[in-house]
Amino acid sequence: MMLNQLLVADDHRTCQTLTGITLQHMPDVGALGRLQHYGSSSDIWRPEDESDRVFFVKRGHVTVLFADAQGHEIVLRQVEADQPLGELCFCAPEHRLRETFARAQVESDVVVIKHSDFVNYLQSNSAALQALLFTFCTRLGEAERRAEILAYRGAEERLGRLLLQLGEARGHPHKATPGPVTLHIGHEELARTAAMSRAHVTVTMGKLREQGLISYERNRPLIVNLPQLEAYLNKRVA
Amino acid sequence: MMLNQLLVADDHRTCQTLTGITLQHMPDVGALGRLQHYGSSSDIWRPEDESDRVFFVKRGHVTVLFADAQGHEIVLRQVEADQPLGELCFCAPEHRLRETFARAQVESDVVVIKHSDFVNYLQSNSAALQALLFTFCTRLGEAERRAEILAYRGAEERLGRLLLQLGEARGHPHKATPGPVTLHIGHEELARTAAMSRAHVTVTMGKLREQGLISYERNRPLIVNLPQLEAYLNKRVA
DNA sequence: TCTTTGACGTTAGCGCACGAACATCCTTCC
DNA sequence: GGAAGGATGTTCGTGCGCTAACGTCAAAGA
Repeated sequence: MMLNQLLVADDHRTCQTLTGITLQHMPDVGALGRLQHYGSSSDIWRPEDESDRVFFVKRGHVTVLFADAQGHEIVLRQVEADQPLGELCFCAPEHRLRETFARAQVESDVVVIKHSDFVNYLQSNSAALQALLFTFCTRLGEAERRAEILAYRGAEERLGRLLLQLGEARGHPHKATPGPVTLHIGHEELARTAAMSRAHVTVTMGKLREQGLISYERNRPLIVNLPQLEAYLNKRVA
Repeated sequence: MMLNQLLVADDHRTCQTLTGITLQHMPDVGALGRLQHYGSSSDIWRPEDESDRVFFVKRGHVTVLFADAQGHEIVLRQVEADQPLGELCFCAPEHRLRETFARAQVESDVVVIKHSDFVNYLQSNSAALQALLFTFCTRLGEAERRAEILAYRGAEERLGRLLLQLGEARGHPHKATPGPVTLHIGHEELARTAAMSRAHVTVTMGKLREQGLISYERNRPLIVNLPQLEAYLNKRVA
């Protein structure tokens, strides 16, 4: 398939191929890489590991996080099944270290591929190469948006805009009801993602809930009303 | 040139080609894109513009920034001469808006290329394609590090680690003296990059200067002693 | 030389987010 | 059914960073 067919979107038939790289772009396990099992809360890589390999989550859920000097953990990204992981090894595969943690949130199966093997595969598969480029572009956009969110100083702003981003990226829309989406995330993890204390997350979430912008209960999924929340956050300007 | 020759670094002869995409990868202006002049402090794009084109800085210096709801500006990235700009258009070129500002810091000449033209060029130039991939990878790493920095709550930590990143990325090393590097940046811009107030930046910089970790004076370049600063920041853990 | 401009320095008061500690409620496992 | 663990709720004191305002100093232009 030609590159411009994949990347230029004015051809409607190819819209569906405008997607990031997934396990579907890869050959069967065994032909390239090996399958590795990780128990819940086990580390796939640690800060001092070399970034000389790339991963694909076959089953489960992985979190990429950073531990600051005080030991507080900051969630950088969530990686779901079929998604790639550790793609930063393309920057300088020689002697670059990870500097971050990748941790299996639940029991997970992960395909591990050596960087050089992956590069050889990309050489012969231009569709995979373009999909990888798209993945990088998407993740760069998400990372810059994370930076924007963390730049907000107020709790309502920071947490509210984080909920907006999470809702747009990972929220499950309700059937035939545009607006509210469902998220499976607890206050503890929101705190690690927004760089706030868990207690303050609970207080701030309570305020947003009182205003009807979100709804949640103990051990129940979180429902975010995206349009209302966005309008509320933009209204606070005046 | 073959893809694995460029991306695999165990061949020392190709180390120099392990670089991001620059103007040198592109054909002459006129064959692809057009040259546009921007005065100091003029905008190359605004939040409501479509992201349907990619840019290269030919001369000058461009800042990508984000304006929060209160009008405070947050610097996302600095783009120097020869570097690309606006590469996020690869995510969804159709109807995505920029959401950010790109502003010429000084008088700048910028090559403007339509996204579809750029894609066509990449199709016939695999070296440029790989270089673009490398650029994305590098910028993703930088963006995640920006997020880490903004997640720090204390002023000394946030500003100190920002200085470390800036020094490693853009600092000019001193001849035959490893350690100190020179940066050309003022307190005002540091404040916009670290999401702090200018006054607080001045106070915090004063403390770092008293400790001998950095040195600067009015209208003089900033000198950061990278190893000492890093040791200081990591020592504060205990 | 005088003024203007921009960059750095300083202070006071205030609001907010954090840490710590404890309370409440639900779920799961024994 | 009881116990243990996890998740959410609540409060208080403290520290820190923001806003605002003003001061100081050097370079550039008239």
